[in-house]
Amino acid sequence: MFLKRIEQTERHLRHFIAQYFAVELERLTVEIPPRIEFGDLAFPFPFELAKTLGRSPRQIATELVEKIKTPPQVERFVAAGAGYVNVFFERISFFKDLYSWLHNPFPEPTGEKIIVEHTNINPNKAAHIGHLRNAALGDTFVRLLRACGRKVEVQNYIDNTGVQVADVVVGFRQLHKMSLKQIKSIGEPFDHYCWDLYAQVYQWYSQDKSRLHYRERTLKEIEGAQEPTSQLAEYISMRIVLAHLKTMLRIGVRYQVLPRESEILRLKFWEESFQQLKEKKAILYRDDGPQEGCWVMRLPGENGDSVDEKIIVRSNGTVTYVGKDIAYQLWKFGLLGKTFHYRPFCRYQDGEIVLHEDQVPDDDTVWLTTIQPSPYKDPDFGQGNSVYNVIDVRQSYLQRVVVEGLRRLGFAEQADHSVHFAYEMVALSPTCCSELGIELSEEEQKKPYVEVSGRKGLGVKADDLINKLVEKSLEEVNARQKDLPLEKRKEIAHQIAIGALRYFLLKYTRSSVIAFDFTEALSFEGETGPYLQYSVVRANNIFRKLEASDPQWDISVWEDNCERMWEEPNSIAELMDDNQVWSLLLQVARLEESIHQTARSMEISYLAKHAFNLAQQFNLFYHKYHILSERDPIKKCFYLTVADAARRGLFKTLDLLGIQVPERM
RNA sequence: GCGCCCGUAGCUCAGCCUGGACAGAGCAACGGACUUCUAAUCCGUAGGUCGCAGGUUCGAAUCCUGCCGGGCGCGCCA
Repeated sequence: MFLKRIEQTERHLRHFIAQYFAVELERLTVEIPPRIEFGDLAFPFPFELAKTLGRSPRQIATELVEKIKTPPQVERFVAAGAGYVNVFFERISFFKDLYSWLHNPFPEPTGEKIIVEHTNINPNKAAHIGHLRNAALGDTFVRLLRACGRKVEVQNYIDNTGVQVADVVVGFRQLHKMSLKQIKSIGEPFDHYCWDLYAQVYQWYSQDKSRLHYRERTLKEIEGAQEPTSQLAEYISMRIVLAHLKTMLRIGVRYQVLPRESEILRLKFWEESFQQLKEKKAILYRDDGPQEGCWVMRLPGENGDSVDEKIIVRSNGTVTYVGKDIAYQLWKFGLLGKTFHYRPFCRYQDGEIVLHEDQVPDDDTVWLTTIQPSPYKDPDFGQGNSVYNVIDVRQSYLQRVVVEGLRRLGFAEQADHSVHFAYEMVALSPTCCSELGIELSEEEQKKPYVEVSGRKGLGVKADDLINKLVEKSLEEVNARQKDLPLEKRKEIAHQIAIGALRYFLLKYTRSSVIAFDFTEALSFEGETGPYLQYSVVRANNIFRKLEASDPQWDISVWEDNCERMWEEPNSIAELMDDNQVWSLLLQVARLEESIHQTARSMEISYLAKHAFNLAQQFNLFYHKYHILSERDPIKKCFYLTVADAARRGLFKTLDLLGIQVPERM
């Protein structure tokens, strides 16, 4: 409703400019004036016209404002500043439209399928804060696309045959001398156990490089599906995958399908795409030179002149990671001519994850790729129209190679629809390192932050951070909500913890490195998730207490009054003149634009900022107007409706960010 | 060496894509507001050569060039 108004107004102005000044403008820049008194929209086009018309911007603006007719949605145009044309909307019809817009759900998903791949954690150790950022960004992006009416498929790629898994297998066998049976008896959290083990193995390798032959052999056995190594690797990796899914569910992140490296290998996806790459001459065989015996892809350098040669197949015949990624990307678009079979792996049930037993698969099922058909009908995963890969910015070069591969195969359209959703890493601040008891080398101490390293066991585990947050918020809840039963308080504490975490992970722009700091992540005041949640809780409290404060008033009385209010707009005309109320309503209305802008730019922080601004506006309103003690029924009804609009807008925004609203705070 | 990103208040960051009205938040500091729809809140004070230097423009934090400082990436590792 807001976007439509902007569009209508812009078209109206453009039309007039064309007729009156005889200048055709492609489109007009629209801005938000710095102060509410200046108007609701600002158009700076008179500055542009000044040169063509040879007159001052102010003159142009003044004359236009005098001559132009106001369309129904506009109350008035004014000439402002040094030459802006500003718009004041017709407030009452705006409010009414906004209010009914807020009651409509987002459109049902239709159209072409979008694939979003995120999380992609190596299944050999516990998830850390960097993985949380990936999942939170990916998941929020998915929610956003769905709100825009797009059909989305969420994939979480599992590299279960890589060296990282092999290393943990080596650890269990060579370091801990454990059998599969013994490993199975290890209690939870298993992924945390492997976190330490992985770091130990790495340490163990570095003490004696010859030990690396264990890795080589194990890796080959896993890739070749050789028992018993393969079985051991399968057990370890899938148990860790399940742990990851549990961790991610804690922050409200869900997946639909887990494509695995092992199936890509065994179903010979790479061989298929290798054929295609050779046929289309996308890759070249090197007869001599330093890359003798390799298949390489020639890539134009950034500026066209220098040429990169990326090795796709090594001289020993093995394929690189990028090669396999090209095959996987082809599959996502349905271009491979091959596909997986699937079986139900687990399902989301009552806020938990349970392994799939005999339930009938449904929307809550997470599917796993298999070689053989399962008793269940294969879902039609893949075949997307566009693909978003949520991967940190350090993989930009490799992502570029993958896309270039598609292009060389003649799939220009799909290459254009392959989007790298890049974001910066989460690193550890120096303070954080000392809090974790990590000793830094002299070189590291000089740096502004330290990179997380799974190999060194250097990092903050996702579960540990979540636990800390839950613990802290439970303390806060206990202090405020003594009368609630413990179960309820725990539920609220969990919601607050996740609200704090998700907002913390989403409020930074993608290009900003998060130097992780416990103090900041654990903060519940100021620009944080709990601040947003608290704003909605306050609004909800008004409605919860409505009846108690005045026996003459309850929800239905308000609703009746509300209908009458819309029928007699004059009754609230004066109240609508209040700029404080108006700017709150405008901010609510901007949600539509924020969603668009956020989806277009893939900049989730933009939506986070919107939510914060809205909450701030609401808190201002909350302090200024005491609704329940309001004696005038018209005013009371009006302010209730404003508060209702604000909480609905905020609720929608928080839902998109994956932040729940607790019952009490 | 080449490529990408960053440099804005004591700290953490928005704003830059799409140039425009006195450069904004949060935290920290200081002062104030709880018999009130819960103070996880609100109000106020203080704090800025927007890394530096040029250029383009009526107008530059924003666009262009150069420089300085920091990060990341460029493996027959994944």
